[in-house]
Amino acid sequence: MPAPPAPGSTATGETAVEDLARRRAGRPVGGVLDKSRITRAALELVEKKGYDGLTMAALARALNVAPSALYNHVKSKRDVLVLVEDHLAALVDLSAFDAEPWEEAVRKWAWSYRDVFSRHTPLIPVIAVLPVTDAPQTLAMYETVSAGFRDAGFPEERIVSSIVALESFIFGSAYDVTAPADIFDPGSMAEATPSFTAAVRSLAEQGHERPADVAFTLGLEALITGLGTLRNQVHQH
Amino acid sequence: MPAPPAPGSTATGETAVEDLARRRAGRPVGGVLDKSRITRAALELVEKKGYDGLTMAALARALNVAPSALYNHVKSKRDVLVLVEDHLAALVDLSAFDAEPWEEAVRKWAWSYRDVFSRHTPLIPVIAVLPVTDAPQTLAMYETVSAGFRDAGFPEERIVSSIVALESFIFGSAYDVTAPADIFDPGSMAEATPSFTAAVRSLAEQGHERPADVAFTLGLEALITGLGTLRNQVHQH
DNA sequence: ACCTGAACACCGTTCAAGT
DNA sequence: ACCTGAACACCGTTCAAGT
Repeated sequence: MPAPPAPGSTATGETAVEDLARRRAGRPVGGVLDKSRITRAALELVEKKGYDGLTMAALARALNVAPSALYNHVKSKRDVLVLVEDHLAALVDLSAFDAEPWEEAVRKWAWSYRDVFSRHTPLIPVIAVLPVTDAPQTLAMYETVSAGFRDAGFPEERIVSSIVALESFIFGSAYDVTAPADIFDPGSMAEATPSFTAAVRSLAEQGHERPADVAFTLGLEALITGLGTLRNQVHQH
Repeated sequence: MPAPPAPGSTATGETAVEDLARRRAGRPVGGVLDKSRITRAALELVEKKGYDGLTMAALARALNVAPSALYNHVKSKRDVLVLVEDHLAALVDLSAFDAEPWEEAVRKWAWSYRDVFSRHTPLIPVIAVLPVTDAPQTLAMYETVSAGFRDAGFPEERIVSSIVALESFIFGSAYDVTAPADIFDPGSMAEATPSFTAAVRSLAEQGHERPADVAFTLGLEALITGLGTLRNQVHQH
């Protein structure tokens, strides 16, 4: 184990990020920035300050570089968001796909996927239209999930559409997790909306700690049951 | 019918919006701005220039006022988005809820809802967490849909969760409509992702004109069937 | 009450100059 | 190749002054 560097040292790449000394223009020897360091700093910034705090200026500051330096490694802020998204995709739990039945594997995948992105909803508009080529970990997730569907007896031509349907539900549900508790309070309009008001009251009386989880369970189980009927209708082996 | 005003006239409220003459500071007699005019101008701007073109400055320009004048009627840009959202909610097709069976009513509502907001995806993060009190037309939609679920025999305490589940799927699917056609092209990673690549090819070979519609049909029918089983399991009369 | 005009505190991005 | 520093063309929002 090497001795800790003296304060203000610039000798090692590891300490470059924390180095507070001003750097002159020109290419530094250590390699100050790369995509991995940008991703980690962006993620830390988001955890500390939220997505409003993720600005190119703040990101550069966290990495101790000028904002313009970032553009040697990403071509836009959207690229930074893609890096973060792909990092998060690797956190989604796929373990059940080679250990448990299809229903349970989809269930665990879907809950994990929703939970991860419910803390990162500003990424959803990005993921939803992101070509998989730009996100290798996300693509790796699709490979595992596709193989699980194929092995469960899904007809090949329905696999992508089934995954997309589940994913659409997951993205929408991730937003729902972040909704305020009183989102459905009809307020002064209660008398004008008797059916809705009664339904909202009736749900509230159930006293569920997390109403978003009730809706997610309802929809997810319906999708698992409904999509499950596609299995082995054409494809047999 | 009054004679048309002379060019540059500021005599009537009707011509105030189009009036290109400079207005001095102070309160104008006609009432230049209100929420309805702001909503209409915002919607026109979005249709012409997209959501990138919807800035407070551009909106003010379209209404021939200074940007700061808008803040006498809305307290933030988000308020403008809420006005637009609530206007669009009134366009969602609810007609089948008092004319057709529950399944068909939900089907028409869901397709219409998805179609409207697929052209306005930047509103989805706003709607998804928007208290219904702030959006009367959106609340009116929930009232009609809730009544439809109640009349179809849904247990009262499951109505809101069922609607939320459907809505989550609809929001996610609205994004999917806007995805690029080659979103799932694995590119140079094709060999590393054989199951996914085969599934993508197999879907492509089907030659569907709109793949997003295939996924939407699959998920929606699964949800309608699955949620439909909740009917008359508890509630009887 | 509700407008104008000026100002504020930011944004993301570009680019010449430097090593 | 990859950094700095300055500049650009915007943002949303606030507020004093005006009628």
